[in-house]
Amino acid sequence: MLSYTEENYLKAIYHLSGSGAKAVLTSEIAETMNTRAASVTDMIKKLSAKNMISYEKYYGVKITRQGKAEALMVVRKHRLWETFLVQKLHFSWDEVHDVAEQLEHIQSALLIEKLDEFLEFPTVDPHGHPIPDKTGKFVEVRQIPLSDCSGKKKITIRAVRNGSPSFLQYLSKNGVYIGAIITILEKIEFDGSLEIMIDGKKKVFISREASQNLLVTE
Amino acid sequence: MLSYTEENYLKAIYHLSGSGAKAVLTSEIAETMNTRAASVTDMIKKLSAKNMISYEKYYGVKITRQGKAEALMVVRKHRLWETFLVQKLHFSWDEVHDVAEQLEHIQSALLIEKLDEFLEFPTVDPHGHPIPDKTGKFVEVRQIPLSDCSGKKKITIRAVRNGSPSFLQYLSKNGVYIGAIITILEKIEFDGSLEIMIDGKKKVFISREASQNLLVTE
DNA sequence: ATAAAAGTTTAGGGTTATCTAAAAAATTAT
DNA sequence: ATAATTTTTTAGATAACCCTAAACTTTTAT
Ligand SMILES: [Mn+2]
Ligand SMILES: [Mn+2]
Ligand SMILES: [Mn+2]
Ligand SMILES: [Mn+2]
Repeated sequence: MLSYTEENYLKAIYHLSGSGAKAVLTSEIAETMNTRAASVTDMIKKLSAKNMISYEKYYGVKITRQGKAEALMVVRKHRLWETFLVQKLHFSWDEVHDVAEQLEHIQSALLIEKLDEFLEFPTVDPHGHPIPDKTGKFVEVRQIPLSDCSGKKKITIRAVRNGSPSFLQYLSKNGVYIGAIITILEKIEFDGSLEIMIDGKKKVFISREASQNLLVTE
Repeated sequence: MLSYTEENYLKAIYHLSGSGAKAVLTSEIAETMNTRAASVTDMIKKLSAKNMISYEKYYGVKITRQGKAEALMVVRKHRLWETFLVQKLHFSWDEVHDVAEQLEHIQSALLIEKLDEFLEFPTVDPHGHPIPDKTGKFVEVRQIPLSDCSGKKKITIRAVRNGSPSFLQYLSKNGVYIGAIITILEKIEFDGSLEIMIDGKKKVFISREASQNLLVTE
């Protein structure tokens, strides 16, 4: 069984590796975990001893099949709890992350299955991120940044890339939400900002940065 | 702020002291916390330094006003979570304790207030124990063990004293639940067991041990 | 190709929470 | 009242996690 801290490291490695695809460097882990490289090296050895990652000195780590499965369960719990907080307790989407960081470590298989059922088996969390099922599978929809779109097609907002509270609040304030259907009215050459129409009734301006952090499907 | 472990010790001291009334001995704490006396002494010093308890060497500890307030918040969280697990996730009352032991340490004032609201401000948990409100107050109903009752009066089951899963399962199996209205049909002289009528329609035998662990109002 | 810079690991500590064994104090028994 | 017993505290270790500083390896620049 993994400790609270081991779970956090493993989840970070999973995300940094792009769902397990590529190797991750010590410095990248230190950066996201807000710790020193020396601490990361210590933890890498522990996770390696538990076969959660494979480690080659000076060349970073790769997550193992087993490690990926464990990481996916932490991600599942995080996203189910975020969904609970928003849908049942009426948190706003910018308030849930820190609480979910704690709740994701509660150890009880029964709890998470019952929570999943209570929420009626949601497939995405409040930020549009997929929720792995109990076997670790989730639907992958090909999403592109809004900044890569053009033309007058209907576009659906699917997820945020950066989930910082300030970005989420900015989106709420401008009426942008997961599931909204928009069209691009104009792309400003000068700064890359977009004028968009939301649900056919609300015109707003979205900065380039914002459009790069919104994932959509056309 | 208190650590996870400090919260557990403080809650144990609160319960052992009879809600803060009497002093608690090192050995009692060691017993309930499943640790050694030496570890308790260490923790006592920490909690004392944080003004949660007052400590006189060799004479045990007393919980302070501040310590009682902190302990009450942990108790509040524990009982709200147990209520959530039973009422919303359909756990049975014998399954909730260990999960609530973890959930009670989640740090988020917003979470607990929203949870309280979601549950519509319950006053007792699934075991009949009172839930302190956000200021730490709770209703104290004078309850007596069923074993102290006699006669044909209507008696209401209010709480369990011992919340062990096996006892709770025994009660469920025999149709005994919090809120049930019973009458004593017969008290067996020989072993102190009781024959009771539940809700005017079900006759069951309850051992002396069980009757001592059921708290009721007449 | 060599030197400088950047990144990683090792060495040596600090903190929290736990333990065992020994010392000290309080309680109980004679 | 003294001795035996029990309880509590202190002393000294260990494990998990994190740190700084120094050593080592890899990468980049000249
Ligand atoms: Mn999150
Ligand atoms: Mn999320
Ligand atoms: Mn409980
Ligand atoms: Mn309870």
